[in-house]
Amino acid sequence: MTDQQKIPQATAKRLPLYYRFLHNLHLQGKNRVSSKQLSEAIKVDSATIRRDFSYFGALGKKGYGYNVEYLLGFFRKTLDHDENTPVTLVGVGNLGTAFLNYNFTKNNNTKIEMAFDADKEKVGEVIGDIPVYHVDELEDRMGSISVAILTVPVSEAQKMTDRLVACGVTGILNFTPARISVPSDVRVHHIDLAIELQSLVYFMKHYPMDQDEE
Amino acid sequence: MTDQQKIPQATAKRLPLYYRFLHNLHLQGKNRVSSKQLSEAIKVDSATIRRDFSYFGALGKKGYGYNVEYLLGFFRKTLDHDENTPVTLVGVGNLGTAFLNYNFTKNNNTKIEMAFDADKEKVGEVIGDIPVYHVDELEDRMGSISVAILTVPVSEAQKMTDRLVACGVTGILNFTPARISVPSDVRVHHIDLAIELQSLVYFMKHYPMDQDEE
DNA sequence: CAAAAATCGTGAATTGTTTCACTAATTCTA
DNA sequence: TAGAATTAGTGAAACAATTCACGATTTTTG
Repeated sequence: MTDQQKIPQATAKRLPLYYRFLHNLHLQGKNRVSSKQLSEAIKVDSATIRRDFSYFGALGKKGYGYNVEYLLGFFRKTLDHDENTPVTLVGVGNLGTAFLNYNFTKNNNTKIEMAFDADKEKVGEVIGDIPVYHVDELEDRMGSISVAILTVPVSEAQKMTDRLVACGVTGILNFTPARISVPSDVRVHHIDLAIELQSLVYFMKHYPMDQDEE
Repeated sequence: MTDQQKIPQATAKRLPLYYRFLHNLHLQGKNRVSSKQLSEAIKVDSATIRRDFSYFGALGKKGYGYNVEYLLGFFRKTLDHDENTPVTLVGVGNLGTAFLNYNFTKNNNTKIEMAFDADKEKVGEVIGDIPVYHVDELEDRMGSISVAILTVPVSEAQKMTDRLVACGVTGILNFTPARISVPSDVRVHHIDLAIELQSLVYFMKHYPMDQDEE
């Protein structure tokens, strides 16, 4: 399942974006789109889009563009949008709650199945259809879920990570500022809100924009 | 203010990370650190760290490493950590609230000064020291704030963006899935939670890890 | 139906980033 | 204090991603 010929990582990161936009076009009843139109809508250079698509073969038609339905079907398979990947969420604070209320399943191939928190107040609640359990029950309830969203306080980050990994988790979306340590077969993506904000400010000051650069 | 000689963007994105880690070391009373130690802690190759630092000149000492206090002071200046950049937040849902509760000012050079929401229930509240105003007052209250965090529903994203830009905002941290349109001098950083999750899942399936790759 | 316009796919050039591998300097050890 | 160990800084190589620019093909227009 390690993929046909490896797609560049930069391309892989854009695939969900393409998928979502194509999905919207499809809902609007559009059945044709060009790399130029896509480019304007999602702000990615049109040559980059054509290059990205070309890794999967010749999906378009010269002089015409791409057929929305065909492309969408293609991506649905490529992104495994038929099966839903179950996800767990640990830490039902504001950020965690935001995730629970976000309707992921719709138009997504992931579904948050359950959430955990240490606060007795929150245990037993159902937020956006998702039950909140006490964190003590983690090991009993995780089953074979392999993806976790980590939205706990930074002081708990490494501890919870270790427990998740022990439960068989191999992918973690880490929203804590901690740079957590994991075995080499576990993938961690960091999203650090404070750093994103600082980074934006730094770029504004030092890289003033004047074209449509990213 | 356009910066001495431009630092690579990849480097610039790591600067806040370096800063935070150095800050922690300093609090712990450490006064010396090597690129190897930094590397292990923040999971960035040590050669990359040395290269990053070298853009700012020779900050370390061979056979010794870097002096924490000196380096920290240097970054404080480089990252303008003395002045606080004022920020506004629009959309006080769960995600917005998470930001308001996040103590940004501490150890950061940004401060959320005010928040706006359309919901009368929320107006008048003070969350984490930050007052919430009605979105109708946006134009009156923004003053000279040039950075905004956008955490509104996707349907409001472009509308609010236009209003923010009209108020003089030139940097937006966009958490909505909308790819908003802005004049070419406005910088937008997108953080799309659904896409981050999908992307993680895609990478897990197609790029199984076995070294300490990113 | 012929000419003009649109648009993909891609080789090659360009640009950006990371990593290797070594030198030179300093610190540490006994 | 001599030799071993450490470690920054960096030229060059390797790798990754983007963008240019053009041929080939199809669609559109008059």
